Amino acid sequence: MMHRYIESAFKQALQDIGIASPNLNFERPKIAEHGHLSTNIAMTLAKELRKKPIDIAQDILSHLSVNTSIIEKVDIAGAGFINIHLQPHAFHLAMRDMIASGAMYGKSTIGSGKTANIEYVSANPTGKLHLGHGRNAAIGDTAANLLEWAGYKVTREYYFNNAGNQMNMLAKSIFARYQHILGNAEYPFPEDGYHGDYIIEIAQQAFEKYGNALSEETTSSLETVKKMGEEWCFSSIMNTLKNMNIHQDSFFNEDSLFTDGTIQHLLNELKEKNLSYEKDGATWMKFSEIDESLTDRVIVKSTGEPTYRLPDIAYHRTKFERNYDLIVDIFGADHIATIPDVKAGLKALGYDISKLSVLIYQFVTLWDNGEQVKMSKRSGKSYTLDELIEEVGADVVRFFFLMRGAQTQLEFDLQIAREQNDKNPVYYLQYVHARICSLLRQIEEQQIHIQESYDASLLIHSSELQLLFTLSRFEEVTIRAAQNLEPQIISEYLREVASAFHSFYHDCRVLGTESELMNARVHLAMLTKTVIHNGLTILGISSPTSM
RNA sequence: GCUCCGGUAGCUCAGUGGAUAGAGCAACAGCCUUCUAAGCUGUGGGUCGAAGGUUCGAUUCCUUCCCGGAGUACCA
Repeated sequence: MMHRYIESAFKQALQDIGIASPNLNFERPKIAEHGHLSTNIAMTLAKELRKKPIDIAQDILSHLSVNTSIIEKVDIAGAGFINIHLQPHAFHLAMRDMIASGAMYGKSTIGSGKTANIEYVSANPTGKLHLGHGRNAAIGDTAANLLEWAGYKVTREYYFNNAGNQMNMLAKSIFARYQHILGNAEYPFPEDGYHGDYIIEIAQQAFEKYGNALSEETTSSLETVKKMGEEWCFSSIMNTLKNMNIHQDSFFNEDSLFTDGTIQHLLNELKEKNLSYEKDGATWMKFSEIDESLTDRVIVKSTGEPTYRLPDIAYHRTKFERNYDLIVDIFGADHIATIPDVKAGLKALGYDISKLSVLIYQFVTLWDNGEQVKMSKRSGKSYTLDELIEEVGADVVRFFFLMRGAQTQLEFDLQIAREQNDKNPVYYLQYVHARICSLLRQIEEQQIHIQESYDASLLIHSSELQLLFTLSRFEEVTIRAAQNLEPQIISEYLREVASAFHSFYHDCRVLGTESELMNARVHLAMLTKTVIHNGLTILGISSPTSM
């Protein structure tokens, strides 16, 4: 937001010294003495111009005509940095622009007119969601929010498979528990079956609904319990997602790819294009020919069943056929191996795979009282996402999943998450919102009249200027977060906003000061409220009006 | 073995090829007759896993190695 006041001046100066299309970037110096903005343009031009960076910087400055009401001074430092010190007036202008954006402040247009499909969660209906799904859901939903804020029209998609081996195992597991309920204690539980208590619950429901009518092990009775299992699991999953403030708008059933002939069509096409071959009774895909770092893989087993790669390619193909400008997958680290194969397949079919962006997140480990909480799917002892939300609340769960980069392993510390105090970082952000709401309530109670117009030039305290400066970065932060699909950029930024606000609120009284100054400070507080609220909304976290 | 992701303060983690590497927590010292102290201010704390290389400049890019994790099926 600050750039716009100075960018054109620099471009003009560069043009004057013969640089037509410079790669001009402004950074935020870490040290206050280095100004508010800085550029390394002189250093990047050094090679091209074959001159010393400091001389180039000097050249630029001598051609730079600065608006002294906005720029206090420009100086050269270090190896050739050009540091720009802004006048308070620049912040006041920025404040006007930010407030003019209203509730929309932070939205951008980089994705305007474009569509995006983002697939996340995509858990099969074989059980409850666990912590890994939680991280997937939080990242996916927030990435979708980021794209919407950047102007994209976003489809939130959930891909699931209600056929195949895993579902058969679910059916067998329920059926075994059902047999046990019927008193047939010797009925063997499948070796790789699902051990969770929910299986017993579903079996109990089957017993209540059908009595002993399913006692004979037939395809039909297995189908019946499978259907019950699917419905039970989906209902549980949807409920958990709802608790996390997540709604998806497209549910894609893998099985439909088989029933509507998409898979067969793809197989025929791969054969025609000479991308597949038969060996040992199976159908193989020539991945090694598309990309020599890959190896050929079976796509249809000798039993006639496809492997997961085939529907994965077919499914992603539908996303390309649905003409999205951007396609995003959120995958756990355990799925990492399939991505190169899917990409290679799509590339060979002629699609532009640069549209496909795959976000990989690493695993979550749960800690409590300094000890790791072991999660085992086999024993069914895994800590479910529901239990976590129940224990610490959806806001804390979402924030904890988002406050770290996706590519790092996440340590979820239950002890900290449980604490309703300053140790819990999410409250630090929410407290800003609650404090401002409280301030506004008091203004109303005391019947203080706040004017719509305000004199921003009264805001000259260093805490006020620091807060304005931080707020002015919001739009560029949402853009960077959307471009990189990194929610954690938002959570880091909001912590900076919170810190700047709390300092301001500590240093500068609002109520009881001279009325023009109070008026300006109230507008600054309201602007902060907008930024915090918008940021928390992107993260899918509530903005409490009191705490 | 091979592929991918990590390794930064006591702990958990930020860090866009830039300047003196940051934050939170923990530790220590202060700040409430006034807008929520779930807050503010200050102090201490570093071989950025190791070694080479590229660069005017490397925590960041490249190579090799070490440690932790994940994946390497006619499982998904």
